[in-house]
Amino acid sequence: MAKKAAPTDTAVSAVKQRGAERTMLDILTVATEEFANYGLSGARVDAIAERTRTSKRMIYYYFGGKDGLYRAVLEHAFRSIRSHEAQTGVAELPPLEGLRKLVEFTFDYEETHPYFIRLVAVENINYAEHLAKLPSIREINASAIETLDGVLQRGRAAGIFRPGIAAFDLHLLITSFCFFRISNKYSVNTIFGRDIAEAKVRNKHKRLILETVERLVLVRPETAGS
Amino acid sequence: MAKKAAPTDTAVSAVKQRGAERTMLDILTVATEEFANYGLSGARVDAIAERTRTSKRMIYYYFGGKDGLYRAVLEHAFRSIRSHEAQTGVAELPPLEGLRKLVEFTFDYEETHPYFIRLVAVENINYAEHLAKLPSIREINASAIETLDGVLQRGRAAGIFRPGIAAFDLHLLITSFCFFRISNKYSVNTIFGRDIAEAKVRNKHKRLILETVERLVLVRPETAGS
Amino acid sequence: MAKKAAPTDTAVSAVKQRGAERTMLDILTVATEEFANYGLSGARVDAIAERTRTSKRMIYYYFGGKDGLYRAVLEHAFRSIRSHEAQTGVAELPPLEGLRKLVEFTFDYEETHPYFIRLVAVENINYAEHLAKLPSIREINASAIETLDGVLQRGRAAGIFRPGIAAFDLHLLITSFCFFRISNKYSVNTIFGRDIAEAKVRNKHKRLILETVERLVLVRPETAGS
Amino acid sequence: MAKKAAPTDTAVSAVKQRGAERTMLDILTVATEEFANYGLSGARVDAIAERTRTSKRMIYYYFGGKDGLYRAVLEHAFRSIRSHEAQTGVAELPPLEGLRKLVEFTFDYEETHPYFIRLVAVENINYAEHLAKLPSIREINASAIETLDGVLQRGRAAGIFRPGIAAFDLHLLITSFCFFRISNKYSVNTIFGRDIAEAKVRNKHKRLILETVERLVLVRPETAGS
DNA sequence: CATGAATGAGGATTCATTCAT
DNA sequence: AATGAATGAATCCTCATTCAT
Repeated sequence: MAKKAAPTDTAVSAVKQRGAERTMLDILTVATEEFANYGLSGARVDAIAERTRTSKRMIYYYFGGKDGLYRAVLEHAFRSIRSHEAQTGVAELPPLEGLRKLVEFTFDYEETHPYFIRLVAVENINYAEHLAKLPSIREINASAIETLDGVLQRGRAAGIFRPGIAAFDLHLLITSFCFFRISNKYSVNTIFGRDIAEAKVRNKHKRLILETVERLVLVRPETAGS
Repeated sequence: MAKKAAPTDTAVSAVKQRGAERTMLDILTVATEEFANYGLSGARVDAIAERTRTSKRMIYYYFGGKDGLYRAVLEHAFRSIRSHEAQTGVAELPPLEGLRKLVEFTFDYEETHPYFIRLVAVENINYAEHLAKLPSIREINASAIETLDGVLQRGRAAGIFRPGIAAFDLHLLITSFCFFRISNKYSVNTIFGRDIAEAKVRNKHKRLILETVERLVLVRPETAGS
Repeated sequence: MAKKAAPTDTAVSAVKQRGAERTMLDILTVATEEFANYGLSGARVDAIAERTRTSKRMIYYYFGGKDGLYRAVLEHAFRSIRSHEAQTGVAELPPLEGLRKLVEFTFDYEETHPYFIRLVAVENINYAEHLAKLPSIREINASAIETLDGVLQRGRAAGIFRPGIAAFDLHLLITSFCFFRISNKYSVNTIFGRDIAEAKVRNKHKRLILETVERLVLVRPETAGS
Repeated sequence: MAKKAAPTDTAVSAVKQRGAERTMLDILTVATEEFANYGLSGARVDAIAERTRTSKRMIYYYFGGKDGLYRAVLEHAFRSIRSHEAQTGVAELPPLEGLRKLVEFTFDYEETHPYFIRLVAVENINYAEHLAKLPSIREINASAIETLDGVLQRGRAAGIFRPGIAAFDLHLLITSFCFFRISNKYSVNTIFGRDIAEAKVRNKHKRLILETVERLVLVRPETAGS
């Protein structure tokens, strides 16, 4: 019966699904901002709903509640950074260039995605309890260390990188500087009366982290320009 | 200290004042934990009051409200770190030793004062709005950069430190690593399936930041031991 | 059975109707449990729909809404008990045997149909407003009193039953004990620290209600065995 | 200090406490009606608050929430029936008079306290989960069986009551009839087209349960008048 | 006959704060 | 210096029901 209805049905449900996806993405986008701005406890479901083209009810329909929405936001954010990272083509570059590219990507991404920074900071205030409930989170992020590890191995094989520097630790060193510059810019600016956000300072800091990493990793740091 | 407070009334009020100070410190201690644990919006005035030996009303009596209490907590925390920092005697040490001492102090303090870390992270989620309302906050923290700057100047004068490295930027590099290790340990552990808190990892990271700084600052890094 | 339903359209609609009946019964079964478990206000349309092979929309399609479904459940339940009752063959038994059979049927039915008990309890919490809206409800239940009345009349005519005991009142006495044992077992067990549901207790209670009724109804109770 | 303030303080706090008690009792009274009328899930916190001289907030202040209030209502209701029961002076009466008194008390109490009946019915719909969380509930109700047991023992000792009838079972028989008449009056009236609530019916039923109990318990039922 | 998407209205609960003494 | 009682204003969440296809 109604065999010809099949294509129609599929088409229809595809449209609906697309509508649903649009709705979900809409909510997700707004929620990302709200959670980044106010934290988990500080964000207001009402406020999120108001800025959406749908109603508050839909948040519960699609995400089950405030926490569910927050987790979706987190997962989305991490998928996004790793996806961008994967597009840098680091694996195809010569070791030093690859390393520099990776540092620059990290620096630039954190600089241009303050929402991501704030979400991660917020999540750490929450002891990463919600990240821990995302089953796929480790898989999503595995590439970050793997990519850097690949670069380091190739550099060591080429005799230009020093041995004894683990990818994980170097990742931490790079990320901590790039992240902290943004995550703590308000307190740093206030406490020391500076302005980290200035373009001049930003460029200087980018050179600083590049130089720092090179001096740490290269066998002959003098040969490298920054 | 209220020694020899003459008339009874005064004595009484001195006693009262001492009681008041104790009460305030009691509240402050509890509040520090609560704000550090749950953030500004997540902390509950009721919860703070319950863990105190006095009543909720006293929080309003002494601190004017939740925000006032939060600011008192912040100020207290910053006074504390700078006070400890001043006791390291960095200024009296030879440049390299002083630099190493400073790095180690930062690393250790952040490691042993997670509440401080969390308060700063919380405050940055709040755009440091409350820090900005503490008139003395810049004065309190000025010594941090000054001390490091003194060390760097002496090192350069002695010809063992490279020129062109600003105290503020180096402070950022050092602090970012030490701070991030603690502030983001939950997300890092969860995402990468590691445990940053392990003693072995901690020691390795301490050596890493020391080596990183030396390689960046020293004219001849090879000569330095790590 | 729709054997040889001539044109395709009719056959199809027959099939559909059969599907419809199955769907309705499916919904009815699930709904009975939900209303019995949680009451009218406590039952959730979503929960019912989820446990069904169809969607929530069908509940509205077939039963008009939550209340309509609830009424259908009620009617179904009452039809069922009277239908079983009619199959006891009480009318064909000698008076005392018939009376005992009726008591035992009531005891056993309430024991084995806790859903029925709970539905009736739920409906009384609702002031039986929904039962009142079922036009056929009196007709469905008329047989209950009639059957007992027939037994009593025959017993009195035979000179073994005492006069002055109305069928309705005796029905109440029997039902109240059998019903209460089940309907109130949770509170009774909790309050007195007993367990009414135990097989031993159940048998004792069955003998108790039988003996109670005989002693009340029989001219010479001593002659009756229990 | 302020020793003379003591009486004042006490007086003041007594007034406050009295005010608090008044508030609590006010809430409790209104809540009893609402829960009895609509059940646990059907009752509305807003509706309760509106009928109170205080605000909804006070319900949470004193009872912690809807469930807490419901439990307080339950406990209050059971304390009340046992307290009334204890005042019947059954223990001082000759066995048969005591037994009759107990039956009459049960019949009358259930008749005049439909709220109690409905609360118990509601609680059984909830599987007595809330009663189970009242630590004192068994102690509160212990007297009910004890009193009846005392009467039965004295009657057997006097040779006028038959042996083999347990207090708990007889309690069940008595209570079930008295309770069911009220708890199920709506469904019974609707289904059979009667009116149980009529005074004439009520009196007849009171005589019925008295006669039933006497015929069950007495060695020589004929000697007893009803 | 069937269904995924959508929703307005309501419902329970929490919070920082103030009042009366 | 201290406090138990009280509260208005949010805030999160749920429910039965309908729409569009």
